[in-house]
Amino acid sequence: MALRFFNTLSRSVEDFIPWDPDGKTVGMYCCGPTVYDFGHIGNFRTFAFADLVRRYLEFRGYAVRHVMNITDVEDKIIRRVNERRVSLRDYTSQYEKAFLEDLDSLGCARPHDMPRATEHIPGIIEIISQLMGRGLAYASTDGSIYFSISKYRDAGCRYGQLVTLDFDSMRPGERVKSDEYEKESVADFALWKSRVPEDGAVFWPSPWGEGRPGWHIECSAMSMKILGSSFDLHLGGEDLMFPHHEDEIAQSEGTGAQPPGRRFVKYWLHGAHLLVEGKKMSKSLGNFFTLRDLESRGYNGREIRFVLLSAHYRETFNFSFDGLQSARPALARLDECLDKLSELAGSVQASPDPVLLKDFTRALDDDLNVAEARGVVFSWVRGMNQQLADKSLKPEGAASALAAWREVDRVLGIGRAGPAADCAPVEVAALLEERQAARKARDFKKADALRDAIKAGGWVIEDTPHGPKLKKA
RNA sequence: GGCGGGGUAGCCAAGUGGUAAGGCAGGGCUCUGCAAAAGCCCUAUGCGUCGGUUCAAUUCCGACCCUCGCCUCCA
Repeated sequence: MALRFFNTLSRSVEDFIPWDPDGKTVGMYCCGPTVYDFGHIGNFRTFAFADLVRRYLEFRGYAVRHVMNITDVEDKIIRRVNERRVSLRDYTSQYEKAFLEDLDSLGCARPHDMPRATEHIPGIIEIISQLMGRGLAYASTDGSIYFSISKYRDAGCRYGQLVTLDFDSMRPGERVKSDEYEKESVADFALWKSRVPEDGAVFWPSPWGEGRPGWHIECSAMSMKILGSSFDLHLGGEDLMFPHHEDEIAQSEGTGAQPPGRRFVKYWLHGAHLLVEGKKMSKSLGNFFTLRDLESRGYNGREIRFVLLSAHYRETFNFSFDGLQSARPALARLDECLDKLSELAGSVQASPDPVLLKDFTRALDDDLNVAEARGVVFSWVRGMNQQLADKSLKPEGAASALAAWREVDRVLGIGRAGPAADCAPVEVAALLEERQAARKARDFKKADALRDAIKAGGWVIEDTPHGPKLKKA
């Protein structure tokens, strides 16, 4: 079966066939963070989703170029820079750094390119010039440049590829910003915003005067610069479908840079939002969490990743503390099984068990059904445990299972990162030996007291047929 | 008002025109000096409500209820 993705352009699941004639290389762009603050758990659902797409494509043998932009100039950033009287770069770099740490903590592979908007101003200006040259953009009286949707449509292009739009029935309402009053039509959007006093030191020269880029243009400039004018995959949160991605298409295809018969992007994938305890995350509801908030509550990145990858990406996912709690025992069960398999396999090598890989691939080929894939993994764990329990598994079988697991975990990234469990300190190990001696002497009172002492020190004794093991409590 | 998702066990979440994956929680058991840990087993006659189509619907159709989101800040 072929790999299939739901493409927002067609609103249907399609076979994935990259542009590359050899079908090997894939260009993938995901809208990244605006670094005005720490990323929240909803942002990271999208980035974990992008990470899953990238890893799965690699698992399927594609050479992926994964690009994620860093938006480091934008209204909120400018406001805060001026409030705090720091430079733009000083302000954004701290959150950019935090973002990268958070990605690492979640076990997300770093994108191959993470371009910053402020470092692509020339490319942005170039695109705007092209659009001006083709008559698709116009200057307003204050020097801002807008994209004209009506001109774009007059040129035979389609605006409204990702969403069904009916401008007449839309409610422009309160959200129209004051700096967009100069537009010819409400649907038009800013490519270049002319400098205003509130911008402080944040502005760049351009053929149309000093100013800064509009919201959408950076993604067009950076994606086309790195991946070419036409590439395979573009990802983002569902809220970006309109207007952000729609405008990105208009700008990018408006340049006419794409080869004949090719669109700007072949497959658009959108990740659904998450709710927290059934509600939209908001500061006023007190259910707004950054990754760091959760970590300070004692949950680790691995557990959070596990939770973020528990539902299909196109379904709204209800993030709850109940769910987060359940990650730890579930992962412990997985670790336990893998430890036992490792122990049995010893140094034996074997080729990966094809059954696990086949079931796993079938699940993810189907528009990344990660919930199904996890079901496959845990069913496999049960099967392995049964064979371990009735001693029917041979070292070769264990080695084969582990080899398959390693393949699977290249995609899921939920396996324990470090080697086996932490090593207990010598004092604790000494107490354990003492306890063993007491047990041998059938002095159970002393043995139990030692067990309690060890437990107080943060370690749990697990008596097995091969002797006691120490685990961190 | 327009558009689009959802409603599956205590919680989270897959899935299917032929009778419900998986995880957590809960119960039982095995192991054990006793425990713990671990493992195994069990746990929805039911998939929002009401109609319809069908030999058969949770799955298709219609209506309704509830809920979430988008409609130019938003992952």
